[in-house]
Amino acid sequence: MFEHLFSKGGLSLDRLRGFMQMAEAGSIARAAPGDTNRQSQISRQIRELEQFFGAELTRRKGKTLSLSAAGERLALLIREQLQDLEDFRKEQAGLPKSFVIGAGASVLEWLLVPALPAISRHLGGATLLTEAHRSRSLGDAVQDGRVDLAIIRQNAVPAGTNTALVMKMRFHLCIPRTLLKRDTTERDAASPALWQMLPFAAGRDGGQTDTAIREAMRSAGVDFHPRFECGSMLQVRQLVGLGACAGILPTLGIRGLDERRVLITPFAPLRDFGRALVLYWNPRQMRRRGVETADLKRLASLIAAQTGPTAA
Amino acid sequence: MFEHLFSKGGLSLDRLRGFMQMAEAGSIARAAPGDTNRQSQISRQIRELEQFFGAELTRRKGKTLSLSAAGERLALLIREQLQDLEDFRKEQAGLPKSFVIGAGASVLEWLLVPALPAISRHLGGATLLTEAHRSRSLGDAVQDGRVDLAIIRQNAVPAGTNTALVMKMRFHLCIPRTLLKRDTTERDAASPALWQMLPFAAGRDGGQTDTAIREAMRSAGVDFHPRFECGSMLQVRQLVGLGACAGILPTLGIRGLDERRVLITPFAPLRDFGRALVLYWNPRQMRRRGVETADLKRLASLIAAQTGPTAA
DNA sequence: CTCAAACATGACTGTGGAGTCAGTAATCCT
DNA sequence: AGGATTACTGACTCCACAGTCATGTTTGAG
Repeated sequence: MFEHLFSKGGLSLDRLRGFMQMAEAGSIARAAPGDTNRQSQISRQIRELEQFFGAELTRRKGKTLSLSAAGERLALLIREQLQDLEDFRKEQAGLPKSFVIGAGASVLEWLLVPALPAISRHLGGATLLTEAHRSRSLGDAVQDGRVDLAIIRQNAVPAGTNTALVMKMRFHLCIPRTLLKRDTTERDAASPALWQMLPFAAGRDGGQTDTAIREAMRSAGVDFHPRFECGSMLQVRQLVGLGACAGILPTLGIRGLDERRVLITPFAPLRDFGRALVLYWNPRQMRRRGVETADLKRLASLIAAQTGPTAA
Repeated sequence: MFEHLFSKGGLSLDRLRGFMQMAEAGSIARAAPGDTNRQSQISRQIRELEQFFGAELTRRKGKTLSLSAAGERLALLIREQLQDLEDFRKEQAGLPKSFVIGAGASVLEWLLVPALPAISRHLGGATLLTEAHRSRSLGDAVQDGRVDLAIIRQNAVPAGTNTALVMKMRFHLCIPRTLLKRDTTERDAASPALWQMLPFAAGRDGGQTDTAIREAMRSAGVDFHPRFECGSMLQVRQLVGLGACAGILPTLGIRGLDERRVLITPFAPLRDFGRALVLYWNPRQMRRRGVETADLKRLASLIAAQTGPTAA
């Protein structure tokens, strides 16, 4: 059995790994930045694999390589196989498995990080690696197993059974009271005219949330020029907390803000933008790695539960 | 990622294969009969893997080796991985996948072989390898993926969703009319006293069916001494067909017998021994190899359908 | 057109590990 | 006790392949 895999040379774990690294990095150069030796080696390993299988695994697409359909399948396969071997190794060495958990930057910091200890406990003391990604690429990463779990907007993943609701998110207008007249009410704060006058902090990451906020402001008739344009919502939250400016924050981001010092009201223009965050996973992957669907459902509610007690 | 698998030596496809071969053969010597070089090599490869993983994969059990729990898991893993690589290779080479189909010797010849062309067509032109096994070991072989599909007595496999009924089997007493008086009726033929007088052919394989027949004869008060003791039911069937002697044949075995020349009646003592044959598969394995449950259900009815037209 | 980036290729070296052989140790059978 | 079977070990040889370096080819950007 399997004589054909061994009768002729050209197949080896090293080569498979080389190909996988290229597949994940998207190009040879990015698979081994700054190491031209390794690059030339990977180039050769890919060629040897292609000879072995008698099939094109890559295609030149412009200056870099891209994977053929067969290449995609093989890369997926290799990742699974190495993953399984690594899990076996860790188990035998008495080490915990490790899982890669991804989320957007702010969800990562506000929701995921506080929940990490509980998650690890729930996964049998697993080692956890966090990764910040955009929703789109996060979905892909879960699809092909580069990321094990993701907390992601529900509408960014295909509908299916491999998700579990974590929480619903809405957006809130947060204005430090020092920026307002003494007796401003919530009703007053809902006025675009007021918003026009206030110094704002906003994100500058070009993400879907950021874009939506700017769009909402424009459609509310506000010529929106934030005083601070921050790389992440975390910094926005910080500036609001300092009383330096107003900001639009998601539900997660308002925890820990002192309601006596900051006026917090629902941000009407984005009322319908409020979205569900779900835990998203790859069913094949999870089954292979010994995590049941029930575990994941429980994990989701466990993460949701973490939103309560933990300080921001 | 996966640095630990490559940073230290000791892991290679060759070694994994060596270990797997030993695992499947049950001992090093049987993994490479007559090739002491290969034997010594496998012995070393196993040791190197054990060093790599820092764990016992085997235990000496008497004169031979047996697998530890970890070893069992690893062997399973390796088989899956090599299988996947082999499937990928074949796909790329434009070759059909190959499936291993097992059954008892007589089921194999009478039911499976005639159905092979249809099975292959239904599996997308797959190459098929047949293997004759005892029920017990057949179940194990399916469990750990050495055999892809099996046709096997229902009561020999754990109840579950991974089976599909093929047919019910009963036993028939078959007596060439040349051995009977002119006007013998079916009722007459049901008499143990008659059986005692007839020359019989029976199996000698010690299988469950063979044993049951002999037991049934004894409990019917017949001192059963078959004139011919054959290695397989196929030979029994042949002798009956020649008119040389009587025999007890399963439903499958009476096809093609000429009712004008052979008296065929249900064999009463084994009325309750009649058993269902099911198609049995390993769900993980089939899913991985791209065969859906629905395909398998259809395959089962397709095999059942084959019992009709084909000549024995 | 030039330059740099990304990949490919040819020509080497060194080494890990497959392959071979001979001998030893443990266990079973009779 | 003696022989047969099975596994382990040491001491090699030889080669495939990882690793290195220099150079060639294609492609996109300025």
